[in-house]
Amino acid sequence: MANPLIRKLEQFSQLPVEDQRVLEQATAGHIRRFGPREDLMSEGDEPGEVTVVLSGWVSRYKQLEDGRSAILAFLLPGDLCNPNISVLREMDHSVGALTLVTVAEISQPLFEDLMLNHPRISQALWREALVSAAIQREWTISLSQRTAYERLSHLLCELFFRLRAIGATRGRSCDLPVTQAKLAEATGLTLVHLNRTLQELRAANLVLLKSRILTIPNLEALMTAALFNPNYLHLGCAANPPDRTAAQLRAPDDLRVAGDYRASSPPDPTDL
Amino acid sequence: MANPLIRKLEQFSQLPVEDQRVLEQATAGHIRRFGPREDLMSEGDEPGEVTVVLSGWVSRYKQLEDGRSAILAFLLPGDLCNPNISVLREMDHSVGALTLVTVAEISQPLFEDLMLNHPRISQALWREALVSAAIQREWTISLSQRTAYERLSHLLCELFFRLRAIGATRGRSCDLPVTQAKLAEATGLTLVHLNRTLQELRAANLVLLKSRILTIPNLEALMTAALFNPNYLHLGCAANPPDRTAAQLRAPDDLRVAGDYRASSPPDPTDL
DNA sequence: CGTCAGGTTGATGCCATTCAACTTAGGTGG
DNA sequence: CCACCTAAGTTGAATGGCATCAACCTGACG
Repeated sequence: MANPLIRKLEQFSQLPVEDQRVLEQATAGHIRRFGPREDLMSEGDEPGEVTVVLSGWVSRYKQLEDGRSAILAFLLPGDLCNPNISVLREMDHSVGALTLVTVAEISQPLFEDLMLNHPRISQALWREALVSAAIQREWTISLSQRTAYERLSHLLCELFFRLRAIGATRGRSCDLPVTQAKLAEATGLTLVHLNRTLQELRAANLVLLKSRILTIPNLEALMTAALFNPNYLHLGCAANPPDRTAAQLRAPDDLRVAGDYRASSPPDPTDL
Repeated sequence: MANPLIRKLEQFSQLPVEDQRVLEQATAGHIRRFGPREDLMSEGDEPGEVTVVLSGWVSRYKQLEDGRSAILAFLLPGDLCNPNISVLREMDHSVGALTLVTVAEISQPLFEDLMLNHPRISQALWREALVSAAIQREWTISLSQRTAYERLSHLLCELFFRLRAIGATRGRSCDLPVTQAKLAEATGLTLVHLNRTLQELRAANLVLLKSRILTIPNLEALMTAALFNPNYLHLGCAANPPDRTAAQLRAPDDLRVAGDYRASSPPDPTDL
């Protein structure tokens, strides 16, 4: 399997082989693992290595002084936990593992070298940062304007699109290795209300979610329910070329967005 | 008055004179003005110049297909509307003037030159982007966890801190040239409820807001009410050195954060 | 003096919270 | 193999924060 960071940074445009090599090397050094509730870093931490998720799910979260807390983002393989953190004095939020997680740590000097001497990488890192910001804005508008029903639909759409872009979906299904409690923290709902909302989505036949597997029978319908417009993810039309070859079973990602021409086949969480 | 962009980028660390000169030049070229409800750019626009706010207030906002819309950020003098937009294919949100606004437009090639050949500027732009992202995260947590009362308090705290960092406060007062409707859009409340919440804040003597002038009699009290922790703004201890000399009337900014030793003097929106 | 944007107030209803209990599934040890 | 335990998920009933709808007030301005 391709290096998740390279795959991610190449989502928009291919990198020179030389740059790929450099990235490969940069992420080969310090590999670390974390268990489900472990923190990768905490609010107040001073700048250290730049951390890249290689496998597993990670959450960006923040706690208020009185104990309330919220998940601010889900980080998937290829995502950076703290890009360019060294230009700030300290972390203003925390990052925690949701599942078993593998990360690569890139030392500060090495990362600076990437930024200064590899313009294509630097550009790709900027793009990555801008897309993260766009996602954060979309969460803001979700919390501000969308109802619980729309909000949950929207989150599931987003995750499905992002997972598909990194080749982590199987047909209309994907892993969703988080509890309802975490989804509640991310959507700003209480656990109880999230559960009820999820059941509404099930009743409307928009999602199937069981034993950590999410299936979306009709993506277009879910997108409509969520008022989901994938533009903000800036996936580009060349999304995910690297493993296209190994995925001939699947329809081209771009086409599958629009049509549910496979709707006649039953939900098959196990295909591929 | 110093160039707002330079002042902004120097918030954390001074720039070499050479870099200052380059920035001065970059922002001297295309100056444009916009009236209150005009859009500086719209969702779907293709990458163009990078726009820097020189004076006035600007909002980042986004609309859903059915008409609902939300303000995602307030942009103040020195802020960039679309940093590095060229690495994306199109704008995923809109930017509109809230007041009379002056901006400088930096052409794409020029901006790329800044990024590639002026590492200190590039670094400062990264910092600016990371702080913007941090602000967006804080809005997310506000919408997700804070009550209307806390949320409005928090927004006012943030704006006051940011305005003070660019030398746009007068004692305990600052301009707040936006309608309650805009504050409602930014906090995710209805206009009616925002109005009531504002009156609660007035009743608690935490804010005075009249004819577009905001006065915060006791900043610490407001911060407590908002659960406001300014860390996420990454202002640094050297915040705002440029115009310190011209502002001897005012107490040093850093000190004024903590104490309200001037509490005995009446609110004076007109001092300085 | 009419008009209009911005601000204020009251009455009513609903979406989401809160509290509390119950179920289910997986794991562990006797 | 059952007893027990815990995390995760589900359900019911009551409460409340905020939205909604609808007036009304105020000051600026031509």
